[in-house]
Amino acid sequence: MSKPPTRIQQRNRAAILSAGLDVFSQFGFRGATLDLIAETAGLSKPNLLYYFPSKDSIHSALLERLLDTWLDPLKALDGTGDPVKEIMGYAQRKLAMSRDFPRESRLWANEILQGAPRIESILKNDLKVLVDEKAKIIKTWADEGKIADIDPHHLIFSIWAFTQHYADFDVQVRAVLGDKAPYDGATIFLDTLYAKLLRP
Amino acid sequence: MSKPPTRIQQRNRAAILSAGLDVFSQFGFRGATLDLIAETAGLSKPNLLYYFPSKDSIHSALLERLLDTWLDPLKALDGTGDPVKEIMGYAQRKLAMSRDFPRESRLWANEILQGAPRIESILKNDLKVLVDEKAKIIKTWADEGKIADIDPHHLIFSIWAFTQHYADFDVQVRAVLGDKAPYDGATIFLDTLYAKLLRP
DNA sequence: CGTTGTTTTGACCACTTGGTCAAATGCAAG
DNA sequence: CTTGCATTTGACCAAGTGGTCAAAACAACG
Repeated sequence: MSKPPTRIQQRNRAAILSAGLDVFSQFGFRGATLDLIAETAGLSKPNLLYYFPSKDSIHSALLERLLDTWLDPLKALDGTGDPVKEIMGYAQRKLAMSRDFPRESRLWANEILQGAPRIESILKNDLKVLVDEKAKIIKTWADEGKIADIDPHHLIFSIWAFTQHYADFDVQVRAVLGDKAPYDGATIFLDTLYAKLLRP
Repeated sequence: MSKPPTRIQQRNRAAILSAGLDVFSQFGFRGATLDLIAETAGLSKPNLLYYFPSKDSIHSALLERLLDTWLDPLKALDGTGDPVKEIMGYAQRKLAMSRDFPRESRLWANEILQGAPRIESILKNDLKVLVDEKAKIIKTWADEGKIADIDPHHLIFSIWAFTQHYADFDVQVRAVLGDKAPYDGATIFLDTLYAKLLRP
């Protein structure tokens, strides 16, 4: 039986994961260093390694924790609900996630950009199965004439692409927009875009 | 007067830039190593440093070369042309660039993801000016009722996001699609998406 | 207080990293 | 062939890297 974590353990583990998220999401796995993570977490390097046995283990812990959060919005897409409402709801939920969890979005982006060596199997299994399942639902809606006749996979890609863009390319978006806040305009645009696209 | 480059110089410089593109686009600046670039280019490390004085200089050369290529499609958007045709043409050109130059797209993505420390000024000047200029054209078209009334900046973001997604998230796209080729479906989808969006 | 387990650290290690340099090699023109 | 320049390389270096370890500091509890 493993003992319950002490308050110190909880605090330090959380600090390390948050620091790891900062660093990995900015520099990718290879560009991240334990020294930088330790410094960001406010710990010495050996102390950090007291809580996580290796660089990999921090990264894995982050990816694992991310996975549920990341696939949840799509899982919630309900085949028995109103088609347009369901898809628009999904898109808006994803946009909200970019706004509220930009570091997580960038962690994911870095992983994929670098060829996803650590999550390839998850992509080809869990993710593919989930997407195929939801794509099937969307296809049914299209066949029944409840939404426009569009390719469900590319519809999902377009939602991912547009929503994650605001987190992953944050610097660029803000450089172009200047002072204007990105997410208000993005929300409205997203609504218009998919309302028009989905109308049969 | 600097002498013209010999054939060997041309060949080796090109090999280094191509190798650098491979490595930087996959691992980002910090994750890339001179050893790996040298090996990819088929040169020894000191030999590589004979042609480029530092890691930074390779990276800079790549970014500089990329910039023109990258902004060209948007520059070509013509205010005197047919609004829908111009915008759809731009989107299709960008998609083609993702297909034909995925490494360049990922180099850019990595740079932005990592906070764009090396091109911040370019984003805030060249890019912003160019985007603002084209956004103004699009706004005029919208005001004249030639296209739907949408936010031009977010329209441009959506084009960037969707088209670059296929290069930057290539692994994920292929994992989900399985055997199916991404770009055929993407082209059709892109067409439908913006045809519907732009219709006033 | 002392004892016991947890947490923290300084010193250290082997390996990698960006980069240097003098010497060796290749090669073209006289 | 030889002179002179372009090219290539092996050996090397200081700094940074992921990771170890024994000992010290701390905390909890009787």
